[in-house]
Amino acid sequence: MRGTTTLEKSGYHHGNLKAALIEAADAIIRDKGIEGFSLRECARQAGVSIGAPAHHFGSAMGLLTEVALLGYESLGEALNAVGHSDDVRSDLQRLALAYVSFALAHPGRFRLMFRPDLVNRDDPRYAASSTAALSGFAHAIARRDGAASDRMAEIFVVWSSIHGMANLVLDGKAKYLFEGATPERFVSAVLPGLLAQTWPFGTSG
Amino acid sequence: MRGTTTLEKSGYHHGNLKAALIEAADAIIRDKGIEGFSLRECARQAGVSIGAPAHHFGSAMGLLTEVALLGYESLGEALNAVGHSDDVRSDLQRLALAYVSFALAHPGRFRLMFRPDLVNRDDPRYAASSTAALSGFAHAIARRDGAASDRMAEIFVVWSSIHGMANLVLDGKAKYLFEGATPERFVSAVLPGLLAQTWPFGTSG
DNA sequence: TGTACATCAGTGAACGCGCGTTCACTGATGTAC
DNA sequence: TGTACATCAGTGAACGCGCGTTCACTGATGTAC
Repeated sequence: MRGTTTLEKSGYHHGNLKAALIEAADAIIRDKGIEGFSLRECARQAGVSIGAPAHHFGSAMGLLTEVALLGYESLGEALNAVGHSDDVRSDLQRLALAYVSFALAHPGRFRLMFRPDLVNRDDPRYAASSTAALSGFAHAIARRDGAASDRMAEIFVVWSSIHGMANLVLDGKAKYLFEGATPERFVSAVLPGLLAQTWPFGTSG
Repeated sequence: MRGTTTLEKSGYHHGNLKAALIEAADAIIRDKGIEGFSLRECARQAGVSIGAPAHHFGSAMGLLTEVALLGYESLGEALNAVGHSDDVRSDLQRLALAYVSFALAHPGRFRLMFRPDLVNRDDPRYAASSTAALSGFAHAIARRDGAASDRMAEIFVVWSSIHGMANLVLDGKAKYLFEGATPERFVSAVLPGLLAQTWPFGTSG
């Protein structure tokens, strides 16, 4: 009864351990990176014994898979929140800003989402949630005037440019180009102007 | 005297252990990924005792730093080999192809180059070699007609789109868009046409 | 309302593993004279 | 050309660490009657 949230344990039985462990894993990879993740550390943060997680996830990969699904869902929400207007180019720019903002705000989730070696790819929810997350983005590209005949190629190149920006900033490579740009400053001060100036490219020529 | 190459040890003293350990580490991260790397495994592959690497590199990070430097040097060579013509757009497309080809041919090196947490960033050679590797690429962008007023922004966005393509293919995300495209098929059959069609964007508009 | 019992959820100790690093050592090499 | 000695390079055993997973157990919960 005392204390924080649903994470509180009420005695011998936790009551909500599965959700608490997912939340702990999410926090760990946010704060210490994927390298800092371990089942034991999750158990410690949730305040349970080291054997408890196995009852809910079977293995470490099972828990990481849940975090990756959480990541795709939250990215999908962030992209859906952008909505769309009559100006497709503006819509795409706002989608790009949302995508990069998500990556820099949730670096652990974002990196895990692109580490298929760490999750259970046979889980049918995995392909489903990653596809769903990017569907609004793909639709925005499809709505563009003058779309290339090879729509897949255009989706890929536009997605790549957004994805590359996120990765270069996350991995500290943008600082060579934008002096002293922290992730926060990059998203708030550098990226909007950059997108308005140069992005996305036209394919009609 | 018998056997392979310079890696052969001639008795108690190896003769060329430092180079042999770098080569072993490079092979390990190529075959098993960065997760498969350990000092002990490198020592095993080089045929020396587990304590030997410490004499040459001090720590695991020291050895990984050498591999990252090797990676930047080889990427720089691949990009310099492209050369340049009168057609800047064509030059950029060939640079992009070389960049992605490098990433898919040397996935271990490429990933390590963008994992600054694993290397000694205080080593002055690190910033120098990564900057040098991309200088030819930056020059090609600078030579473009109609370059944007903010040259840094343009370098960043063009680089991002190449870098994003490489990462999406490496991480298995391109298969959603290009059915059955292995890395080899992607580079040989998909990417050249894709670049000619849609890349890079113009900034004059 | 109460009791017996099945099921569930978490415990805690133990297992074996591979790891980075240390260190006294020893074999090989090179140099001074 | 030969000898003494310093330096270098690699050995191998040991250290302590954190990890994933297993398993017999026990405390709590829920259900049937």
